[in-house]
Amino acid sequence: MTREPEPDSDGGPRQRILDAASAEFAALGFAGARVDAIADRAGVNKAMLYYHVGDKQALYTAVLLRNFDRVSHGLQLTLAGGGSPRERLVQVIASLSGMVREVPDHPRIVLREVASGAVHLPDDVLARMLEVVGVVQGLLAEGVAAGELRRTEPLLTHLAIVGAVVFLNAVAPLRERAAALTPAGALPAATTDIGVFLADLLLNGLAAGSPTGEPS
Amino acid sequence: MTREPEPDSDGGPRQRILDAASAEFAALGFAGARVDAIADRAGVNKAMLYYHVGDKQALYTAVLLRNFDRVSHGLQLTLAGGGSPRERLVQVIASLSGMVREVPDHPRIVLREVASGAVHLPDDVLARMLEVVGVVQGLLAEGVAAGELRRTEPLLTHLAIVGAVVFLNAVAPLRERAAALTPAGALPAATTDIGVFLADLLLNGLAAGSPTGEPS
DNA sequence: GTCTATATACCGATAGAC
DNA sequence: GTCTATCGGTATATAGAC
Repeated sequence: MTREPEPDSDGGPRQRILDAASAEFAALGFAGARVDAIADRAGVNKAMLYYHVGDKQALYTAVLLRNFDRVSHGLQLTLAGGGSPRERLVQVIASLSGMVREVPDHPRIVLREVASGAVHLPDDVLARMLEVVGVVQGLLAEGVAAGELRRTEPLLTHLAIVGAVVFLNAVAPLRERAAALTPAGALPAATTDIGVFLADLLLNGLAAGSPTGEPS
Repeated sequence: MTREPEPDSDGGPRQRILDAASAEFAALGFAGARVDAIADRAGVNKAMLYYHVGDKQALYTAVLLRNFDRVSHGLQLTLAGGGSPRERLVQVIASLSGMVREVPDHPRIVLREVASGAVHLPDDVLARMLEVVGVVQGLLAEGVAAGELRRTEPLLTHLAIVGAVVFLNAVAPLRERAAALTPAGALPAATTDIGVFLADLLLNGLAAGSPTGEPS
């Protein structure tokens, strides 16, 4: 497309463009995003945007790849940590939620991508995402072999984890609007950390009498 | 907006328009949907579409409301059924997944709505959705009182359930594309019913030694 | 109620000067 | 590398005849 010398690391114009595009795509989706608005947000001319990144699709792909890499990198670090498979799974869920929260555009873009059937997701980017699926499934299998985890359908399990993490983090801003529409107190505070909550829910389930029991 | 005499029940032009709009909005989102394409799909003239339903926003709201009511209606029936709170919760999760599957546009539109911060969701529609939240939270509280369910943060629990159901059903078509990109066998079949799988996962968790044990 | 034709505006992308 | 001006295409919405 254009040139790829920059490793997407400095604070140059390309980075500012990608930052602006990420926010715009997350808020409005691919069709709703306006190239003019992205250029304005980034403080560059529209022609410069095309020069540095390429057309709208190239812009979108670059954003998706950069956001995913940020989340993925943090996840790899967590997976490399020690502990039993079960402890590592808890860590993965909790820190995945944290990573997604640090890149708040990512869950929103992923949600739209799923909704559209990933029509704007190039094959090579999808393939890269599937590598992570494999790694998590390895962890799951390890836990089953160690007798720490129940044997479940691995792909559905992985998708349920990702879906819950992405959805819960993306829906967070909406909870405030919902609170304003609800009689006071009907929707409780929900101050719990999403990652910690989800790790507990997915590991121990809702049924009473779980193996670990509740913390408090 | 226009007239509201029809109860959205017959197979008249308004119904055909809403069907076409639902598919279009699910596939392309609000910004990506084309009014011309919706009119073509419905087999009516564009001017007729504006005459019968109203502008794009009215069209979107009508679709969202109709799809939600279909899912909600099935959910109410399930909730009215007998059984212990825990059994009813299992039923709710499983049949919610079934309902969502019967109205496949709905989870996709919901995902986009969450991603956008619900900018196209009118307050009254949101309020109607929150009623369901209250009902499910009542069931959760009942289960806790009966000692069948662990005490968890109710809103986050409800959102995790909805998120997992919606995400897993919406991502189903994408699994086929993923399978094509993966070395054969790496991504197993996943023939399990999504609703049954999720009910089991959310109730019993991933940790081994759960109270009920695995079926097989 | 139905349809054609069109107003009006906007958006993605590029040409071309500097 | 940077910017202005603009082309060509397309979108929503409506006017107005029948």
